[in-house]
Amino acid sequence: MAEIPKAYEPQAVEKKWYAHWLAEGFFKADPASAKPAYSIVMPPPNVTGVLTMGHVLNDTIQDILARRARMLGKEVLWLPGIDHAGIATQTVVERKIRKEEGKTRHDLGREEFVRRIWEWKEKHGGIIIEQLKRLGCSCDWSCERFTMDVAYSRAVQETFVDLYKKRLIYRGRRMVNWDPVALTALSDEEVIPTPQKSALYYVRYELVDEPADREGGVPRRRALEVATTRPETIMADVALAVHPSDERYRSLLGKKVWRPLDRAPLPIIGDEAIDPGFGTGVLKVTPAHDKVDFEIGQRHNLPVIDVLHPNGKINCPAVPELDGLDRFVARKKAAQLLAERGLLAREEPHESTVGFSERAGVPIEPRLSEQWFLKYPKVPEARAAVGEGNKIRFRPERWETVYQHWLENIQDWCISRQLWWGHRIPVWYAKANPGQLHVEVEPPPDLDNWEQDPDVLDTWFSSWLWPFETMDDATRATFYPTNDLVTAPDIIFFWVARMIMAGLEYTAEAPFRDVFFTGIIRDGQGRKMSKSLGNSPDPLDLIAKYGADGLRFGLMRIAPTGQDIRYDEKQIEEGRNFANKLWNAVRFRQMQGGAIEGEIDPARLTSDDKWILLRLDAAIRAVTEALDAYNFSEAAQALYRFFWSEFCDWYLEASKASLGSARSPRASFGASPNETDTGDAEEVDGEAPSTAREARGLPGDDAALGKTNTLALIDFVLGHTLRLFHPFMPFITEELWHGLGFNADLPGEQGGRTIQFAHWPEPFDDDFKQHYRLSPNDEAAANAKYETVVAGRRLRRDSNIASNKRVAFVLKPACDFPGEEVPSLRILLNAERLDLAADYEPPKGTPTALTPLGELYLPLEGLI
RNA sequence: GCGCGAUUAGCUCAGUGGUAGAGCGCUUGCUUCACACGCAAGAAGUCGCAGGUUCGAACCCUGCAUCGCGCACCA
Repeated sequence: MAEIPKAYEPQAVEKKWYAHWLAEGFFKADPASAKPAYSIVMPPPNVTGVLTMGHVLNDTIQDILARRARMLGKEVLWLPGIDHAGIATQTVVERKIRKEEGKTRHDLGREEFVRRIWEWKEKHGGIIIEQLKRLGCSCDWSCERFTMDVAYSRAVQETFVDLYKKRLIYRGRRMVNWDPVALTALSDEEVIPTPQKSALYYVRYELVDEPADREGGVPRRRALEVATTRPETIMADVALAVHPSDERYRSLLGKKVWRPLDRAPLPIIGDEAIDPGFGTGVLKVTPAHDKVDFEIGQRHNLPVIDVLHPNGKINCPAVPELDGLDRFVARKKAAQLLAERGLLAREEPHESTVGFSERAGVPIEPRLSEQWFLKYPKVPEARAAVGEGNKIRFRPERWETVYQHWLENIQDWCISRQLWWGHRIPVWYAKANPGQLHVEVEPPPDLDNWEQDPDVLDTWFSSWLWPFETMDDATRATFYPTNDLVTAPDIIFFWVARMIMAGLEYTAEAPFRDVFFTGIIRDGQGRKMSKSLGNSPDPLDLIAKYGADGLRFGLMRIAPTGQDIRYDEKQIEEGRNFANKLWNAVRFRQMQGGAIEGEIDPARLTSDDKWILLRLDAAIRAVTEALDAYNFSEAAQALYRFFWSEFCDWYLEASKASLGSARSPRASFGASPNETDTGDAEEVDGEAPSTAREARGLPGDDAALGKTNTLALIDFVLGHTLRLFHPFMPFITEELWHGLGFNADLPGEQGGRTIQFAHWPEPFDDDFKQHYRLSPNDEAAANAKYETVVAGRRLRRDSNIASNKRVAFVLKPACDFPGEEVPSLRILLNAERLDLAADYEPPKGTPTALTPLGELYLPLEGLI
């Protein structure tokens, strides 16, 4: 027999099988298949991305769904792909070029820069795809898509043109979220509100035409105090505003004040938007640099003065002290200037929430600019599509509220980005008349007379077409709408909601039926995993250390539905340990030799056999139900418990009795242990079968048949268990499937050239149970035996008898005790001998336990 | 301010009305011929707090507290 390693060594096994699966084309989806279709589209990772624990979680779940669907006889398409990730990618490549060549993208020019990004993409992009293969993902790689593929790009532009013609896309000069580092507009969703400690400056705005008071001989004008966090934008003030019904200021409405720093008279106006309770109840109106102020300005016909450059530096030559300074430097400087001029009444600490750019990590700047906006299509339909009884179900359901709330308050989407990497906006402006637009996918024929819009589209404007634009017509006919979407809840607005709207608009279908939201993986301190914190382990290191199966299974066991996950490497280690347990259980079977035993003889089933069949039935039910409910951790847990605690700890141990592989059994009937000659131990050695045979009261040849039947039972259970585990642990299950010989031609549903398409186990039906004469009583009987064993082990331990000390037990049976139970009982008790004695009189002080099978004694003088 | 989630053993978490569970960790014993990535036995919990409903509450209801998240506002 070939040497089977004692511990599972995943590296070679994983490599071998993944290559084999690819070579065999097992993951390929055939649109022409007669099987029922099942499909998932993978949330495309960023082209710059590397595998994170979040991906491991997401993609393992998708792989479980896909693999189980194959085993359920479905034709499966798991469609992978990559997102071009506009800002992220542009930033990465620009940084690289700056570092290596000291050049900016402007030095290279647009065409050359975009070419460089493509070059980078070919060389370094999509590393994550190879990493997903290491994880075992069963994607149809022949369908891999990139959001910048020619066909996909065309679809994106067609969508733009279509929505423009439907008047849902429009161009407008509006307040947008400006990223002063990436130098582009952002959507509201890309802005992360972050609490910030700052200062509230109380600035004095002196009233115009008011006689000056005299305070200590210094002329001091009457002034309005205004609380602001942004004194650096004072030069852009165009008014002061108070609530119209604020008694304190009503008399001042219509009067004027002097703007500090860049001195100019400003009107005092009344507007409902002002909260009289904040600060002094007076607001400085700065339409160019605040969204609310902009709206007030619109209502009152106020001018707009912009004092910031796009990069966040002050643009105000009239105040040379501030001009050219960065906005945060200018803030302090402005406060200082005001203080010097006696215009800063006071300054107090203040905490407020500031919007930060998701990408650049700096505060965004509200900025007036010309951008393209989308009025979302199919909003009411999208709201109606989600919920119980509707087309789409969210799991956990509570995300529906979040989704509905967002759609209820939805704002138009700013879709233009001032980047070079992305889908170019298919709009041309006539040079002679910039008001004349050509909005088509194809450029205008007389191109020289036109200028294309320099901007590209928001990356999500391409991602929202992902479920259907990734498919060709034949694929779409079979696999669209998709079945499941697995994603993290933090992109519910960015992606999920928008895909639903796009699907309804362009395919008249909801793009998927079930959306499973995973939790977010956090570190031991509950922090989100992130590169900057350095608290995110590299999944590839974990795969190297624990194997892909160990990583997958360990993570699945701790990934409760919809709750965030507290990550601990210990748990991955447990996954590895479990894979090892699986390995060794099979190794044990292989050491018994022989080929797979197909037939189980119902007449020869022991109580242990029946018990494990019933437990297996329960496990199949539990796993199936849990997976149907998208409860992956419960499924993993049920499998873990069945295999380790029931199959290995009890069944395999008990089976050693009939396999004759354990130490020699010795049992006698009705005899007192004192009468038993202990000197004949050597005689029993190597004769286990005959003694076991005797113990069971069976004719001689039956021992061999009994052994065969036990092996058949083990094979049956392993065959089922491997299949149940396969979606979770694809590599080791395939390896063991072949190792045990399940790939040979076997009767019924047992076999299969690969475990990939082996039938998903079904709970046992009544015919099966009748055939094997299984009844709940069998379970009770076995449980009584195991309880007796635990009581006996406790006796040994309470008597301080070491595990390696050989002992003999005496059982005074309570009722008719079936003799054939003795050998397995003895082995489970780790006893040298188990004697049945109805009339046993224990010596005084003999440790005794009352068990379901009778009184169990551990006579101390009987120690061997 | 509005909403959502969490609060159960030292840790991480299961547990939707009927005797408190798992894994890890811990204690003790064991290198027993599948596995020390293992085996066996064990200790360990007023189920956040306060009320209520019920024969009976970790579970249902109300309120509170703490932690986390989202949305809105934030001059």
